[in-house]
Amino acid sequence: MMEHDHNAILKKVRQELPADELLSDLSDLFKIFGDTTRCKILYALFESEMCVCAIAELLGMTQSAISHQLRILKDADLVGKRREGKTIYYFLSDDHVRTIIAQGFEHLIEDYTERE
Amino acid sequence: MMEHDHNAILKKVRQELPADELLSDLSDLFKIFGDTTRCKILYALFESEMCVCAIAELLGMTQSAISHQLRILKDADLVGKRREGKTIYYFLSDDHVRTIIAQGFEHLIEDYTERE
DNA sequence: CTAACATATGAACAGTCATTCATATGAATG
DNA sequence: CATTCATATGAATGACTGTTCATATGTTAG
Repeated sequence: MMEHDHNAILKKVRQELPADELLSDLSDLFKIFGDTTRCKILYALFESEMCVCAIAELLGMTQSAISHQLRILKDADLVGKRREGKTIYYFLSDDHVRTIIAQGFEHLIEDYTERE
Repeated sequence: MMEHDHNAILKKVRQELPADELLSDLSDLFKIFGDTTRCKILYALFESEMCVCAIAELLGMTQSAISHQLRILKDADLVGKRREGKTIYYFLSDDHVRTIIAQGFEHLIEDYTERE
């Protein structure tokens, strides 16, 4: 294996390839979007901030499961939280989340329409 | 749990929430980006099409490992391939891939600059 | 201070997934 | 047509991850 020559291409690509750490952070970010529950939560928060138990009811899932996922989203700074008495409201932290998901959707939709 | 009232919000969000299947497809798409190896491959293909063994050498990984990942990327229509004799060249299938990754990077970079 | 509610968290389990190893396919060359 | 090179693939394995269960933390009301 690897007997024919492609050193020219390798050299060029190596120059442009971002650092390992950055690419690792990037895939970590996408990893977060790569779960249905988390996508649903994020999408729900598009519309309005929500407390944990409302999200749980919306998705038909345990409060615990939602809490665990919210923690992941919070650690990644994708959502923020705000306390109001006993309840804690979560919200999208910035608009990049919207753009990233919107872009993903655009890709999907193009796929769907191409199939027809 | 779930004793206080948030029916109004739930009703509103339920209307706007995309179908389960679509959200599932969306997270499946992001799942593909959520792996360092695949991110690296995609990023490498930004620059130029590449054959399997060149990618393997670039990333310092087994040809087999790369082949497996390329299959996943191909199944998701994120890359295409082209045969030229014994070697097979892979390339990005469309520009959405670029945009999605670029958007992810933008989010990361904003995070980095905010920290200073 | 105690009871009730809202959320968080740790441990455990089950399912998923990326890599490796061995091997198979497929193309070109002599 | 046998050998070599380029790639593909199936099975196995180890690591990771999402959910559940039990329980802890923190807040408000009485």
